[in-house]
Amino acid sequence: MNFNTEFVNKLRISGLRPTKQRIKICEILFNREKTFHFTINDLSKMISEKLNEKISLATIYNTIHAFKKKGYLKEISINSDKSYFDTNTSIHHHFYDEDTNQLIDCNEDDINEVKINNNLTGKKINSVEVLIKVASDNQNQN
Amino acid sequence: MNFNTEFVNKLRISGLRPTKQRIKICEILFNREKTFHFTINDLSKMISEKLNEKISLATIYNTIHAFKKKGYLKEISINSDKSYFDTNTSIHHHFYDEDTNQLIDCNEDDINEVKINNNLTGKKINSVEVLIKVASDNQNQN
DNA sequence: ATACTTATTATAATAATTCTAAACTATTGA
DNA sequence: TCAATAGTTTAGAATTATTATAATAAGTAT
Ligand SMILES: [Mn+2]
Ligand SMILES: [Mn+2]
Ligand SMILES: [Zn+2]
Ligand SMILES: [Zn+2]
Repeated sequence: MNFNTEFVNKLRISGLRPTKQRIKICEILFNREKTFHFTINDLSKMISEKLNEKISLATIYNTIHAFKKKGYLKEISINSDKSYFDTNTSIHHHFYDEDTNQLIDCNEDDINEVKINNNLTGKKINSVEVLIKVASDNQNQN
Repeated sequence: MNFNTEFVNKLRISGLRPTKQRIKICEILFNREKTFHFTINDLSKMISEKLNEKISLATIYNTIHAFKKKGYLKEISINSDKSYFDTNTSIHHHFYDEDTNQLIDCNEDDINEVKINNNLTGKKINSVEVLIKVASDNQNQN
């Protein structure tokens, strides 16, 4: 058998049925060395490039949200256009290049530890995320 | 005359024609003591409550984006659902209450200064924003 | 196998946002 | 003064992003 059994097992363990749609999406997202960022549209294109039979957009949304709920993906909101998803699920911060619309992980030591001195009472902190928006030096504010 | 002349002047100075739609939106957004956060939908509701004649949603978008471009508003992306706008245009960080979907400004001393040690070469930092997601203590992860 | 239950898919519907043609406003030059 | 014209703004129409739900498929029990 091929290495798909790995994904089949992971899906089963997570309580998700290992459908062919989900296995295909696993292969595209997780069968690689480095983590990466993508939009639903990016993923949709990757799927149609690598696959003859199509997966519906709604199924892609369903699958990505299921994976997010299980903790295999993080969602990152940068602007109102669309959501970015991240296969790096560790707590980390981001640079966002406003020229190229590229999202780039911060390294461990690119940024000081962010300390919250005073929290809202009765509330628990779920995440602390820093977003650094950058652009090329020549100013083009129109 | 009424205090509308203040907004008329500000609009003129900004190179924006003081239309009745824009003046109305100015009154709702800026004629108050404290800054606040709102969505386009929130604003749309406020307008239809306070006004007999309606302003088209597209015009609300146009106006808000024009004000943002002029620096009178900031846009904040929290989730993929919708954009939040902020009449507090200073650099500041946010708490986001995931139970109530409320966005709350951090105080000056709620959070340590965020220092960027290492930036992308050839790029200028436009903003550094921290988002702290909070929720009630009793865990309800479904 | 077959019936039954529950999860999943994907079409259809909705919500958020943007496009663009028509309406309006300001400027120019007789 | 007041067309003609150029530029701006509005808002209905179109598009894009996302979600709801009816149909389908997968798992479970008999
Ligand atoms: Mn925007
Ligand atoms: Mn979402
Ligand atoms: Zn990342
Ligand atoms: Zn704020």
